[in-house]
Amino acid sequence: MQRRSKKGEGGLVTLEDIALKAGVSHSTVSRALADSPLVNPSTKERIQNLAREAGYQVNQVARNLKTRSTKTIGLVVPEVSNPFYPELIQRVADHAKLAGYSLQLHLSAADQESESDCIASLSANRADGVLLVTGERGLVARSQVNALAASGTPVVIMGWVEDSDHLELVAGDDSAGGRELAKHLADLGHTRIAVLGKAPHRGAFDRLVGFGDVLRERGIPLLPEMSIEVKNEEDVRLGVTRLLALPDPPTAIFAYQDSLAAVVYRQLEEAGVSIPNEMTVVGFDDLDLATYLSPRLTTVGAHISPLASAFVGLLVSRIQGTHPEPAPESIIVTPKLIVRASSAPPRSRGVAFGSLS
Amino acid sequence: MQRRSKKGEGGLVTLEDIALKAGVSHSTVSRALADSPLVNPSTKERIQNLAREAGYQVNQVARNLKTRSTKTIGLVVPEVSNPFYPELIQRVADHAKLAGYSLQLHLSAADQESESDCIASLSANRADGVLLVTGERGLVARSQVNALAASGTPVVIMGWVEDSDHLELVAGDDSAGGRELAKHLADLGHTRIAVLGKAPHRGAFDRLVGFGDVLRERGIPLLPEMSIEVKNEEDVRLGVTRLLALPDPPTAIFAYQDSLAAVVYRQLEEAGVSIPNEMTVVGFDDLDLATYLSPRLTTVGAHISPLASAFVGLLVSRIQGTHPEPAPESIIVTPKLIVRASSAPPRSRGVAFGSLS
DNA sequence: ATCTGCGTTGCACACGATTGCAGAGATACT
DNA sequence: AGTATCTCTGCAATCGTGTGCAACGCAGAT
Repeated sequence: MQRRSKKGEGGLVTLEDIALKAGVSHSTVSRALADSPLVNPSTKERIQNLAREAGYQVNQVARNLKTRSTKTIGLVVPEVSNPFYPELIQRVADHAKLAGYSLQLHLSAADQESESDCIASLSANRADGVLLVTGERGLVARSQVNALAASGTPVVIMGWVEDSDHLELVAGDDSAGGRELAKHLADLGHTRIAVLGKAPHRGAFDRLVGFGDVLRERGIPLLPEMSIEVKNEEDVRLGVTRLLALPDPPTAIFAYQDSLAAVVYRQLEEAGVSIPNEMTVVGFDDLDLATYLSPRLTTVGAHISPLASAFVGLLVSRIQGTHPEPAPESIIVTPKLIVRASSAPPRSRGVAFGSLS
Repeated sequence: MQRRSKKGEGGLVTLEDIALKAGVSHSTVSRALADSPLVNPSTKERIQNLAREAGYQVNQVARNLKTRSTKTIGLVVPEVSNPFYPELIQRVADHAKLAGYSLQLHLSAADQESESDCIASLSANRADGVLLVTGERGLVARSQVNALAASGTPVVIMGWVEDSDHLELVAGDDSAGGRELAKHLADLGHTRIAVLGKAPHRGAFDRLVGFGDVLRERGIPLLPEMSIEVKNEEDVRLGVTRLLALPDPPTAIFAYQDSLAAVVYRQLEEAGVSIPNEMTVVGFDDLDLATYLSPRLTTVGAHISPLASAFVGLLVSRIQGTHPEPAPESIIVTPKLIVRASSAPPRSRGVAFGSLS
């Protein structure tokens, strides 16, 4: 059993191994496994059988070197603790697989250098293309992205960027989403509305702009003491407490992200304020999380699947595209308002309707 | 500017390109960039500078082929919609990076073939090792795993498997976790306890065994009508409704997973049953989700970071290990009980304490 | 002046797959 | 029988790096 001893040698089976067994050259084996019409049908089948029973697995590393393509796309994501990203990863993975590409995931985390590191690694590994989702600070590694694109590897960005010139971009229309929410709250009759979120970077800025525009149109003020900027959960705690302590507290809170709304929920509950009877809360993103919360969260968001589809689709078209430098394309997806159970008309001040005081 | 024109050719900069600029052979460039003591310090520096300003990025594909190692480990995970997995991915990525490995993520999803496909792909890409997290059906692609391990690629499994023989394994002690929860509920005074979960595959089986053992010790019955098997969210809805409709309804519900507990919460809320006053709910896993729920969920779980550390550590030691076939090692982590706000003593039946009826 | 040794560099092969090109048979046609 | 054509197979180069081995120049020792 010489074959046995060869197998145990540690290295995996190569074309040459099968060629020896079949008594042909490795070229013929290569062609046979590629189902080339150049090889005799009978020998082709014989070789394919031999390969199967020898457990042959093509060495992608060697193939990639020769073909100068890895059929791999890199996906750079800031983190995965915000449930938006896992949902996105799932969808991107599905669409990529469908297009014949496999995924190389990198987490750019919080630290500054990391985003550049991810791109460097993907460049070194010769990914055919790169999908980059920006975090709260926008596109940190802009120069690396430009360098990568200049060397012929397409890059598509998702999320907020400071300046979208010369970039392929997929993003939600944050401003329109903000407008939808403001309309909803105004229609319900709210006039004292608070906003709460991380520093106005990222889409958060546009969300607030759209939100504020509608309020202004309707003559509803957005008071400074009703605008809370937070950095972490503790800040949310303090902010909500401060809002409730105001002489004229708000009747509705708009949290820039669903995940922040969840923290607001917790804090309101501890303070004994019921949602939506005593306080309306709305979020932004429409994560799965929004339906786990009780009451289920009214929010605004785009379906992730079409977003991911556009994301991958744009990249793949750039990878396969023959045109060397097409005009950069931007795809803007308009999110939809999803009314659930966390929003209701404000309680009339000083008068208690309903059975509970 | 001949260099410019070369750069624009599409292909990236190679060792040979820099060799030409420096007037040396590619071997010398290779050694210089590897900081080998074999090259003259002055030329070494000159070459390094040239490489930097030319934007040289080593071609990992070629290097991998030559060195027969990719410094890459594959991570196979069933899905990412259950928040347990993203948390795990994050930690595994961190630990892998620390050990000098980059990650190749594959989602084995629900379908049967996929787990095998993932392994095949990782094998083809010559990952140095594979981490596989099992789903609800345990280790589906056992034969492929064995084949991969036999060919010299270490594989470490995490999660429940039907038969752990000959496998490197990292798992939580589900049975111990179940015991902890049962003790907690018994200590609180509960005697009518329901259990709810997916079909008793996976660790769920062991969780229930440990849970049941303690109940038996304490003389608490586990009635058939109190045992709900669910497949999806709709089943949870029906199950909870059925429990509440019993002539003698339970005072506590044990959901096998935190994510199921979240659905139970929703259903109880809709039925107007308050937690924990009228019903105690406990989960299993200790996800971040558990603290988002209101009231915050009492559960049991292991910290994911040490789990991930053991996972990666075991694999890396196997990759670097010289010993060809060491005895398979199993690492079992004991989870801890985390008491939060969803568990309380049962209300005395028929008598209303407190201010609310 | 020759030898030994050290420091430095280049030659050439290997990794495993793909593929253009040439050549060997077999067949058909004149 | 000779030639053209077609089918099939092997040779060899190539992708970009890493590295053993030989060779080179130069210094010091004999």
